[in-house]
Amino acid sequence: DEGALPQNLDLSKIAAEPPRDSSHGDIATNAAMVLAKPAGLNPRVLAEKLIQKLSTADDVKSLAIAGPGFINASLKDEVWPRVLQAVLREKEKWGRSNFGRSAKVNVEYVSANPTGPLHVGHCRGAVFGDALASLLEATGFAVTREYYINDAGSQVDTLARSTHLRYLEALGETIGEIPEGLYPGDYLKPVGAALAGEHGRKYVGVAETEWLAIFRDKAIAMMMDLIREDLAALNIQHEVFFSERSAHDSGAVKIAIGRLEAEGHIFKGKLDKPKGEVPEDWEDREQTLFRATTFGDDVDRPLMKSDGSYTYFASDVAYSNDKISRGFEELVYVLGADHGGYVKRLEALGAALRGNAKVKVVVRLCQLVKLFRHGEPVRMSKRAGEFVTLREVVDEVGSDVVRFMMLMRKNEAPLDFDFAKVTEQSKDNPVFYVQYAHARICSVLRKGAEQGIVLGTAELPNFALLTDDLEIGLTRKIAAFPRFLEAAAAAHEPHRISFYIHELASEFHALWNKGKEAPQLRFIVEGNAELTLTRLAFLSAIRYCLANGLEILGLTPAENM
RNA sequence: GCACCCGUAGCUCAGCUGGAUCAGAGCGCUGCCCUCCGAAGGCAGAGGUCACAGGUUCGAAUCCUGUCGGGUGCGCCA
Repeated sequence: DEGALPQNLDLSKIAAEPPRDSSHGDIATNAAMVLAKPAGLNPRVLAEKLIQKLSTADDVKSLAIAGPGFINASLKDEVWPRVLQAVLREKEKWGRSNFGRSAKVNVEYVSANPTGPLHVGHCRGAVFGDALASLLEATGFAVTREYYINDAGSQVDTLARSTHLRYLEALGETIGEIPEGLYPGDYLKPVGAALAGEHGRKYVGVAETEWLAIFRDKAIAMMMDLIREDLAALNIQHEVFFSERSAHDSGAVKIAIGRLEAEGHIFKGKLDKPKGEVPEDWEDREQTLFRATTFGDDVDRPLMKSDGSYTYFASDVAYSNDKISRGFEELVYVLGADHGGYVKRLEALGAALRGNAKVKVVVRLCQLVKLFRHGEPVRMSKRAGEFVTLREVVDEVGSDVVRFMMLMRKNEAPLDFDFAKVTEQSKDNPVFYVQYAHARICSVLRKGAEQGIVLGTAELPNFALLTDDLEIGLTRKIAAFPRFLEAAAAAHEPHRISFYIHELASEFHALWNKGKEAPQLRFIVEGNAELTLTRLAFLSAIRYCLANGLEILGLTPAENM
């Protein structure tokens, strides 16, 4: 209303979206309530004025004021058939958008140490990161899936020494118990055997300096192969593997720290003694620090150890710098909840290194997964090298089940995973529930084909025939899918898709069962080819939506079960 | 001591970034629905002071502060 509103309004609080309760129309806006105060008008009076402006909009059937001042719009009936036609046109692309405008996003996930196979604890971050990456891709971001290999530092030296023992063993030497502090797992036996095959007895009884680097590199390479296989079993593939060691070798660490120094973010100083548990070998000393507190971190972070070598954090500086230099607008880190202390320092690095570039750091923490079998916790002993591997879990229950269970929860919520329950094939198990819906649809489509009713032939579906509440409800739901994906992507919450497809499946099952009592609602209607064709086309639309949701979560839409 | 995450039905959890019959779903419990497209499914009923106390506003499970309770982390490991 000209002149009635002040100029600089905060429009960000105005929303127009489908209301939760469909009896409130198809689109609702709170505009009148938000603007009431700046306009100096009663919300309902303002709503009246707004309605006059909106009444000429396309596709609007009616407008109404409700409650404290909502404006509810009902859309014309022909909108819904058009939505369904659009779904059939876009097929498996339905819901995908250019929301992200091809902004470059880096998603780093898993990044487990290359010292052994992945264990079950890695599942969640792996699945979450992968699904998030797919979700961002589906909504138009240019995504790079990345894995940071911690192949520098003392850990991989330990790996090399452990491998050397297995090498001796492969050559027939007696090695006895694996000493404390080395990796005891059997998975190093093949590495030892491979090295024995390559080098024979060359590295028996010689100084460590002779073989350490060789054994280390071989072990890392083979462990990474193992990890890649584990991930492949879960339908996960990274595009970039970034080596920590390479950042040291190339001088990137030095350069990155130099950048911080040039900006004045490096200084020499002492840190306060930690308040909680103090490390046994604590000594008060001056060291080279990154002034992370400038950027919101709790403490400044050391870059050099007392022996003059770089700390782990120094590698992080180089890695962050590398990512930023590759032009990513957003750096997503998927970490375990035990890395909560990392969030601020990663954000601080992003802020310190981005210069004038637009870089956002997003850290998502995944809570622990507790394993159960028939309600009993599964015990794991790390010391004995006995842990449940990711592979064991995937082999037992399947990739789809693992993935969906991990994605049925918000990432910050703890998760109980019961082997017995997740392999159950009933509605207790959401994976089968959703896949069952998909398979049922496929079944009807097959049935239709047997009767010679195939989509895409000359006759077009007449979606105006779909008038049942459940049919309209499903159509609305399908129509909301693109917007739903965008919201999930913006919030970095792939689990929302799980709930969406679960609800979609639920509404479909309800419609199916309604057809038992009301034969006219069945999908295949005897003696009515037009209606049958339309219903099958409708089922196709539901199927595309389900399949696309499953696809983004990395699950296979089953046609038979 | 400090920082971060969490607290919603008996249990496991959603709640779309502050919206309206919003207090929800599943499990469990009670009662129904297969001569008919897949019952691996559906319908209905019972069940909660959204940890507690303040605050912000037209409006709070949602945002702010504090308290209580649970989890995780806090330099020379990576």
